[in-house]
Amino acid sequence: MDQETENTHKKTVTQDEILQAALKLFANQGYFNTSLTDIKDAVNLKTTAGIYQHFKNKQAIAIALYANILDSLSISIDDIRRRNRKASEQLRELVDLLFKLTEEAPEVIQFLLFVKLDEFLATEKRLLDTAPFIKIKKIFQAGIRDGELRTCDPLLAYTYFFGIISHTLKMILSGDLNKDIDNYQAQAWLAAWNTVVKK
Amino acid sequence: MDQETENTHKKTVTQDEILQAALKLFANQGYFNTSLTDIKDAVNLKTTAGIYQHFKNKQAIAIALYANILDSLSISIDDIRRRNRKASEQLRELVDLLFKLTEEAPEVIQFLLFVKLDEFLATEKRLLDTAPFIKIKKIFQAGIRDGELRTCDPLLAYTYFFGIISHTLKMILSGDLNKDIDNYQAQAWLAAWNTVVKK
DNA sequence: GTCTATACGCCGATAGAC
DNA sequence: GTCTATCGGCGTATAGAC
Repeated sequence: MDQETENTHKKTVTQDEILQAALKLFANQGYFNTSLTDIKDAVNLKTTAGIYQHFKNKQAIAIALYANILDSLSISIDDIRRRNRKASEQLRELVDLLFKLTEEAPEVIQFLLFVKLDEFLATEKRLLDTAPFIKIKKIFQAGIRDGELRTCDPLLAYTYFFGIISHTLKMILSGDLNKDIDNYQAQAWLAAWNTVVKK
Repeated sequence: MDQETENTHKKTVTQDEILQAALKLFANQGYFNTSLTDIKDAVNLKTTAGIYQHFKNKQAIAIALYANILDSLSISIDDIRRRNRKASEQLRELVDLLFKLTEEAPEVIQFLLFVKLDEFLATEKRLLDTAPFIKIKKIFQAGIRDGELRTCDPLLAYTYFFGIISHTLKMILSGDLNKDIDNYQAQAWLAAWNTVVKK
């Protein structure tokens, strides 16, 4: 407690602090409503100049954020696929993960699923072409191949399943659904699963 | 053909021309990526000053656009509810309408469902509290009351049903789904309907 | 109703001292 | 690595002539 007088100043602003602050701001207000001044304030810098020590410009912050979230999600999905064989189990755990993130790190879900990334990350891949989503599509492919899921276009299975899940998450994040989150999770899983399961 | 030399100039720019041009631009590039200069170019004005004849500022354009689209949708839904009794028929026609709009006026669907309106229309109501969506919720309420739909929270029925429909539309608009649109419609309807129907 | 001209603010970004 | 200072530019918006 002596090496750092517990006051308002930071010795050093780290790259990660900037990313975390930017994530919150981008998720809550949008990229274009967030100025570097906002970010600078959030990390207790006096001017925006310090940000440029870590990122070459504003867009680079968003790109790094996007990459980090995708990486982390990709790793989680690898883990899920390693621990589970059946599509039902893998999808179940994926839904668990997404609901857990919605509760514990809503900004991550907001940024990843509901912010219009293409409006400021024109160069980046579309979500469906990123590593984690390619892996998710593979879950559906394998489930259909193995006869666990209905025989249909895997992309349609993905569309229906995640239509329900992501719309539910969106309604939760917006506050439109606000009574019993755990119950929403169980029901949404069931509804989503029923759209793809082979009966 | 003499009263108007068919050239590049307009005698007068109408309010509706501005709205149509703005809709396209907002839907395709986003509100913040669209400057009044872009809009002015799209309607063949020399400067942005002319726009202020019709709208007090940029936000007012978006507000008018939003109101127009909601009005038009609300009227269509009234019509659907008048012509059909059963929830299945009403929802079916609503899905027809949304897919038709996606084909014929993709910018309308893009703007209404997929643009993050709250980022620049902070003052406006949330989508679910607008007239057309209140009416849509009523369809679900009535369907449950009449025993046509599963007994459950009407808002959840809405969430699942429109999760599937809107995600399908989003995948179509993004080009991720691009093979057989009519087939997507039939299948999406079925999948969505099955999430809410009483079996 | 459309134009010229212009004001003004905000924001992203950089140079250079400490 | 953080600061002061500052720049250029773009975008919104207005005043006023035609």
